[in-house]
Amino acid sequence: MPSPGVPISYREVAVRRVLGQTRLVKIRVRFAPSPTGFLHIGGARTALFNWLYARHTGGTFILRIEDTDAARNSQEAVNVILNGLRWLGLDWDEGPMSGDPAGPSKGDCGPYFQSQRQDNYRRRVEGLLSKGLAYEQEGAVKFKMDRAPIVIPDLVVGDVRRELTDREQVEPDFVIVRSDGQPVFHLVNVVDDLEMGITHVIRGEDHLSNTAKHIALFRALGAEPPRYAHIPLILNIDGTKMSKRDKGASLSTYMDEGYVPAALVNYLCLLGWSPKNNREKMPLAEVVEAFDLPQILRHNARFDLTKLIWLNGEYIRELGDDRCYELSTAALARAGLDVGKYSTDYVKAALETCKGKFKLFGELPAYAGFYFKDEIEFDPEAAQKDFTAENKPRVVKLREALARLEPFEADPIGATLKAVAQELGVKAGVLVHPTRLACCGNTAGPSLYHLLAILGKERAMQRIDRALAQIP
RNA sequence: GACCCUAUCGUCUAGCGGUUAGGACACCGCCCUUUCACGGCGGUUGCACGGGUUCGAGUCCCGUUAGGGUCGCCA
Repeated sequence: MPSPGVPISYREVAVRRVLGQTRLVKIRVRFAPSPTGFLHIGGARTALFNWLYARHTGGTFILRIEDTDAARNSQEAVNVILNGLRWLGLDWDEGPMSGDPAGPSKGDCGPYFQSQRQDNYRRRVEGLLSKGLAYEQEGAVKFKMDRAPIVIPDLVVGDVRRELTDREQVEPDFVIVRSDGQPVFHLVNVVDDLEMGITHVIRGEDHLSNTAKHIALFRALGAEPPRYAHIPLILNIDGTKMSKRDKGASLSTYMDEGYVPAALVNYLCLLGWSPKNNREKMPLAEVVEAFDLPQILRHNARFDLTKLIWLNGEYIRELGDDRCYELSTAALARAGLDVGKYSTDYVKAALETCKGKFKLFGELPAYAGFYFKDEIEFDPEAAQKDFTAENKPRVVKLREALARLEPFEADPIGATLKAVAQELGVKAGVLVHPTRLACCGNTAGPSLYHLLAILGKERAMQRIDRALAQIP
């Protein structure tokens, strides 16, 4: 028994639930992406909801790769999925351990690549054929679909009575094996869910209409369909659907732009689900505890990058020093700033002055880049405003005072600046602005006193002199 | 074209017949302050429309409109 205050694992939380609820069937859910070369943000949320439900119930989260379309499959494409899920922290209990379809996997219901399950599909199709529930036509195999409406009992949407569309009335049966021998999605999806013992199918609402076909297939296979939960889709901020081309549609965008995984996960939790207690930023363990299917919203949600960025800032503020250092230097390196030239102590001290000041690691190069450049550029607009003839003698006076200062540390620097300002009969800001611009190149930045100290007297003087030289 | 889902501030949402319609992001003020950010205080903004049901409707029913999804030898 862990002592109070010591975090317990999700698994423990889940086990406790099960013991408390005496569940007879262990819940099994799956995320079944197709390796297309990128992981859609909506897919990431589907994976998250499945994972949450598994962890909440003490069930099993399965990863299955739907690589039936050999033409656009590759190990790299599978790795995009695996790495994306790992980055999000969504660990799977069963599924592949690498992008290699023939490689090792964990779990007793493998293979977890559809390309490795051809025999299973063939057997099932033969069964349907022999029972007269499917038939051959022009080399393809078609399934005899029910003509009557099918009721889909959905945990999120409620009972949905699905009638045939006009086209389906003309031809209700659909292909389950192509004439080239390849089984199609509806068939493989159902067979795998059946053979892997999936109890709950949690997937995007775009599959709701297709579910009638899946239910019919399950029945034809002599099995009870799983429980369904169709979750609403994620739309662009303008309400249009998110296509592959929309920026922000791919998980890799967030991985590359310096988001904190936990922040994105937190944000995703809040799209289409609500803890209903006005909580926004919440630890994953709390979400796991509260998450359940019936509370999932029924309407689509728009992806609000602004709010994600806010949340990301909240998470950055709480990041440990090491992790912060790691993400910071990675962001600086991406921007082409060579941090390696500087001592670790210097970099750490520099980054310390930026802590809590930005919401995205992508902002860091612009915010703190001046620490890692030999020569900086001055913001032209700010230079116009602050590098004035009137300010020149003031800055000169400050420069002289700072040049004499020893030790060159934040507190005495601040005291010196204030003293000079008082002597000149101006507010501190009058000196701060041009000096900041001279040393950072920007009007915004870390505490001037601290950044001067970190830059060191010599470099600070150089920068001030260079700025002074620009003033007429 | 047919079928299905959906509809509360700009956005994410709370609300499950009686509320001054609450919170968060964003936005606008003020305070704090060496800039920015944070923080604090305050503010603007919403029940798509039309019919019902009811003493009473954001909440229930129907319709309209709008948005999204599906109807493939794609997944």
